[in-house]
Amino acid sequence: MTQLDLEERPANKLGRPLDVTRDADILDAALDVLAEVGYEGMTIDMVAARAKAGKATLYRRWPSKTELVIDAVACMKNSDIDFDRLPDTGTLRGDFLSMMKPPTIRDVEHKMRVMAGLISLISRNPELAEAARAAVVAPRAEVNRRFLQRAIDRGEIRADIDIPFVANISPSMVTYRTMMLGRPVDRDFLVKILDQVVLPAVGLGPHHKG
Amino acid sequence: MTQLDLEERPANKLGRPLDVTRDADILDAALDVLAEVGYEGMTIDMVAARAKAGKATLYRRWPSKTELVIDAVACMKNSDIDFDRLPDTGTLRGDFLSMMKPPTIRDVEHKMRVMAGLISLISRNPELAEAARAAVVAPRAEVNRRFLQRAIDRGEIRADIDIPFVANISPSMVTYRTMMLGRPVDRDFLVKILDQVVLPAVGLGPHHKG
DNA sequence: TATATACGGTACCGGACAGTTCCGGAACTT
DNA sequence: AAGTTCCGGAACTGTCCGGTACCGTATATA
Repeated sequence: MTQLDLEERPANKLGRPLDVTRDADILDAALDVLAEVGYEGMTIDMVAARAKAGKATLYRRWPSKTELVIDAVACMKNSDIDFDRLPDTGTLRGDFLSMMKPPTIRDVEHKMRVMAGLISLISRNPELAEAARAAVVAPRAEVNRRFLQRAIDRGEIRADIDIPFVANISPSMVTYRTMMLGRPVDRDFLVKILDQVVLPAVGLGPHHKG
Repeated sequence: MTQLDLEERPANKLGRPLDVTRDADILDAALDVLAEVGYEGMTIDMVAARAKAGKATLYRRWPSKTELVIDAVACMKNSDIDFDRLPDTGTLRGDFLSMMKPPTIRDVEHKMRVMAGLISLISRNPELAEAARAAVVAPRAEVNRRFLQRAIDRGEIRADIDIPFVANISPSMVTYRTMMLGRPVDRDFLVKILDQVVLPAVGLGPHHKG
């Protein structure tokens, strides 16, 4: 049950056609509610009201609350990062720093809030867990992996670095700070992770900052 | 509403007294259910059934589901660590390794499962959030802080290390691996965090393993 | 115009569950 | 023995909410 299904819907000639523009409104409303009250606190009526839609309009598109949420989470995947045009500053530190602009940080914070609303489900609904991982976790780790691979290719760091492992350091600390400590993630914190944890882990001490 | 209240309860002379031994059974049952199905999935009937108790027995002790859960979470605080008898191996690495015995790892896994069942509430119920933090997060970070302070005192690592920051590295990565990636935490992973992340972050490279 | 389906909105249904009440029996005080 | 409060268990109540049905209206085809 993805957006593909909406396009695959047979174009019945008769009657008023589905207003495709409502889909995005509903999905956005679902994400908002999800971020505010979590999956269990979210009701279909809340989503419908926020999207100024009728419940029937929602159920005409998604068969259940769960499917709606899976779709909503999946659709926030590519809001921010363009993998084909990642900045290339020439140093690992510069690459990482380029991903710490305010809009990116805001995007991270929003996704973290949605994620917090889903966590209790993740261990109990594998399909939703996968959608959430693909949308929130995977893209950031993927960016980190590419930066690390480039650093290896140019000889900046050792080639035997465990890329997936190191790529998860920063997401781990950001997630923990947000969900467990309930403290905000600002640029200073991200830079601190970079300089005091990630770079030392790949053998670039404080003096290699370049 | 803590266990103190149970002791403070006026010892009415009349009638059958409260069977204090039921409290622990009920709290343990609550933690089990919490770890299995999460807060929203947990019902009072489940807890009562697991503890072989009647619902009335639960409501005679706690005024609501939320209070019961807060108490249950708070009561798992001191299950494992004795802060007055922390091992002292003489090296930072040895100290950390001493906390990676199988029983300790199992304790961590159990607490993580409970925590996962609570996460969606943490941003919405500050009292519960604090109980959860005090029971799950704080003890481990506190151990790490003491080990780091000792390492500073004996001159093993630099004195300007940000102890609270570094103490959160390992909890962060363990939490992330459990909740986001849904993968198990074994000793190898913990050692990897220690050798490839924490020790480099305090200036002890792979060759200082001692 | 006639037909068909979507729209926002509302009313309703049925199940799940927090919390209450009562039962017959047990444990304690006086 | 009488009175009181506990016990496990079960029945009950009130509410919430996912999901369905239907309304009058809007927008499409033929």
